[in-house]
Amino acid sequence: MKVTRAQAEENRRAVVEAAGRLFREHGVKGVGLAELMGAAGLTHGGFYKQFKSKDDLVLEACGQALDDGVGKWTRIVEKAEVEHADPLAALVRHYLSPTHRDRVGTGCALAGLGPDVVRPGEERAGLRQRFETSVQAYAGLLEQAMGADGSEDAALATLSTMVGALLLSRMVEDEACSRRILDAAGASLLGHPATPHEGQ
Amino acid sequence: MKVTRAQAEENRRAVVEAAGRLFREHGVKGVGLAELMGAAGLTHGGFYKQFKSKDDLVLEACGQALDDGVGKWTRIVEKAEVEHADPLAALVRHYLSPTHRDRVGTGCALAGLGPDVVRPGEERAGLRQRFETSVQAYAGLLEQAMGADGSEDAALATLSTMVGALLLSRMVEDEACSRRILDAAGASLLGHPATPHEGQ
DNA sequence: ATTATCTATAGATCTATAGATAATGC
DNA sequence: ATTATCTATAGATCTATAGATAATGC
Repeated sequence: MKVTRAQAEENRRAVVEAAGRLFREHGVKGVGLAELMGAAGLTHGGFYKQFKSKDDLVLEACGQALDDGVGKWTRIVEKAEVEHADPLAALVRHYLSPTHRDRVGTGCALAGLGPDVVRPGEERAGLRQRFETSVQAYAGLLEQAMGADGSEDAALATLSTMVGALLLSRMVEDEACSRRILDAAGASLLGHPATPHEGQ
Repeated sequence: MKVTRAQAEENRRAVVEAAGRLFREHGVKGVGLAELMGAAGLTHGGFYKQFKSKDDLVLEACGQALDDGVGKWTRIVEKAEVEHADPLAALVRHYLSPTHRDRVGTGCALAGLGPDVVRPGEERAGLRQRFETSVQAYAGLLEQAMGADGSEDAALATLSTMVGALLLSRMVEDEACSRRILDAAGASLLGHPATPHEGQ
């Protein structure tokens, strides 16, 4: 029943990844350890060889999901800069797309995990600090993407609009209404192009 | 052990109110029926005389909390109009205040319940429809508050910024950072006054 | 007589632990 | 010999139901 050390590491990684996805989809309290381990192809008994507690896994899964998001944004900005396209527009169009809205499990961790995981009053050691670091990283990338128009405050306001629009678009029943929220937020951030692209 | 019909109605109301508060504070899965009934001064056994299921109570508590929020906004706009003040500024200052940020239990239901309660894929009958109605009510009030500058799209974008900023401000550890998010969003919505008030 | 609420409990589920097992890695 | 994973289970908790009780409302 033992497995090579490399395989054990890969198993652990798979659990963290499954947790990041399932926690976003069903909420932390909405997934049990057995389902979590099962999603990584294991049984629940091995859990505590890898993690101190469920909360420990929550912290790790959030960290990974947040880093993935910042990494994605970094690549989008870099690609736009190389192509002499507008990086802000690239970020906003990606973030406010119906695809991103529908893929909660792999989508933005600020929207998909933040509200569920850092509740005022309930202290999960280090979590709020972890989110703060990533909020600043996201805002930093936005500021960079804004170029000459950028400032930390403008970036924080833009990030707020993006996160809020994504969450609201997920709350409503009607697809047209949902789309309208995404488009309205996008238009307000980019000047007005609901169309393909354009320089800033 | 029976109680007057008026008292029974009041008890039911108290349960819905406690649910609205506790669900926002700890998440729907974070509160059990016993705790819920206890917060209304009852024992858990009586629950199913009043509600079909926990999900039934979730729907009712969300509806009540959403209506409370729309009611609050309505009063704020009316008061500002009577006083010839800027209603948009009044809404934004109330919503993006540290007080509102800290009072999750009685604060905006879009931010406090939405992300937890309407998860894509998980269908709780009628809930998403209920949120959609309230999103439109909130946006309608914003549009009205914007006066000549108003449009449905502008209102939806503004609502996105407000909800996103509130949620982000609750995610970070540092008070100064949290305050900065609220202020940056407020400034971007109101022109620039981080100071007392001013016409639009 | 009706019924809102109470106590008690069934049945499911969840986190965490214990001990067995078998393949790795020294 | 070590250890990653497995099966099994303890103990807590949660939703929902059953039956008793006592005050209301006809």
